[in-house]
Amino acid sequence: MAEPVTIRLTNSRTRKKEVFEPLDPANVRLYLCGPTVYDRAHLGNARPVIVFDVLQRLLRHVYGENSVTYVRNFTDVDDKINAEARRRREAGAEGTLKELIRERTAETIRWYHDDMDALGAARPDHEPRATDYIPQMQAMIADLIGKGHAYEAEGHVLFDVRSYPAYGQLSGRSVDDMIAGARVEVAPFKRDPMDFVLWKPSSDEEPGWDSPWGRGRPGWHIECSAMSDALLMKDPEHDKSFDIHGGGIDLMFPHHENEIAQSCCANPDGKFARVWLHNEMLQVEGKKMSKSLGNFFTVRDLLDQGIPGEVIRYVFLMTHYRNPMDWTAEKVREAKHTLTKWYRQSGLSTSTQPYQPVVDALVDDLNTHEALAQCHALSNGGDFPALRGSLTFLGLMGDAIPGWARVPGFSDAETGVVRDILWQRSRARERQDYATADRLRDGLKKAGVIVRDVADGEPEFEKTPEFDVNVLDQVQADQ
RNA sequence: GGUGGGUUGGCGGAGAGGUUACGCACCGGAUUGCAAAUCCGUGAAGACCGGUUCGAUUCCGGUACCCACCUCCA
Repeated sequence: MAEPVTIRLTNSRTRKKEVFEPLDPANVRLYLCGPTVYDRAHLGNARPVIVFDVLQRLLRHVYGENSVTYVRNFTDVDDKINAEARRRREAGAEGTLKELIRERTAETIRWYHDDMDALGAARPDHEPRATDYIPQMQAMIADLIGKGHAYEAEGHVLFDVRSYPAYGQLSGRSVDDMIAGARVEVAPFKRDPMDFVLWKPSSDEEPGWDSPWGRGRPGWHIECSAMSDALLMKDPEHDKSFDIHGGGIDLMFPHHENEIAQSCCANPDGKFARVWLHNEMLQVEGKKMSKSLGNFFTVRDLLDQGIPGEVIRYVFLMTHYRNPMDWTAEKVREAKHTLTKWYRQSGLSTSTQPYQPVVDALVDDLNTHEALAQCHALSNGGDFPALRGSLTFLGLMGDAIPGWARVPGFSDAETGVVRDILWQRSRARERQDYATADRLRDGLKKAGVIVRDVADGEPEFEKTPEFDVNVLDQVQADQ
């Protein structure tokens, strides 16, 4: 039996780094709040996905491949989705609002999968959709009403925050402080300004389900309580608790606070999530990413610009998840440079065994930066099998070196032109006509082709982002 | 107003109360007809003010500045 590994995680609930002890080492259970599916995932959405992907890889490494249950939901009923569908209908899209919603959510889920796959994030074990768990949500709401934690008012069902004394504990706020600082208008039917919606009425054209409180739809928070209950807390032995719940730190309040209130009131004997993991936010060139600043972009935008998913992932891993992360062009350049080097070195091995210090780094509150530093050490030390195994472990490498790092992306015709120019250059060098040789080399450089002479054999060459086939043709024509 | 995070060398970014982080860039050298790549090496830090200590960038307190959240938000 191997030495038991001690994983430490910073638990937002206690604000301390704690030794992680699973409720059941044979089934470690994770829940990550997933996306509301109304549009492409922006770059910030990728952060918790990558953090949890690293976490689940680590847990599977420590507890066994099949000893982890990872759940990440899709929120497919939400006012933003309705608004997006209305916008499309007004723009001339065919179909009813409900049809447009169904199309949009299905399309967005496909995009989300494509984009997160590209970042090397493994699919969770379960990806429940909110609309598949309406009966469970209704049952939980009815239960909360029955226990005196929720009340009905004007077609809505509201959670009564005053009925749950621990409300605000996760985010370190008191109900009174929050009311004092509140800036929003409060619906008149709320008993307390902080009470939040569990169920709300739907118009005829909006998605809605029949319920004891009239036709309506769930509030945002109840889905996570209902789905984590259904998928992670079936086992009565473990007192209605599971191991780790996570998301962006902006979800801590109100979303996670409300989930705790709902779940702990519905299951007073359980602890709901024992460990809460929150990632800090993303910035772009030192500023918040926002549409108004013009620095807003999606994962797909970056992939379309030719930034490989592995490079994006590497940039995320450079920063510890609990620190604000700055996305910069400089980091992209550095990540690409480093990964290209590592991939070339890794090609010499097929190992899948990670270097123990890399594992040790992750064990300490997912210190991904330290893990990368250890990879640098392997690279510099020439331990390529351990490097390859570690890159695989970190999700930076699959079965093969990514195409972008391996093969220059030239078409056959372009390759022919480059080879022709290189042949002319080598002829010039043979006759010691270095002026011509240098002119050809500079011409290739100007066209965006980097040439590397090798000790024996054909020179290697690769494309840069500045590649211009017209300039290349000109260089050839000038001969 | 409330809550949380940050501030380290040119840039990015860690750990550790006393010993080189690391990467990128730069500089010097080797190698190369040139270029690229590679290798060797040097230098450079800890926002500010106090406190604890033999000794703090690392612990404690305060100040300043930046960011986020408190309203849908990863």
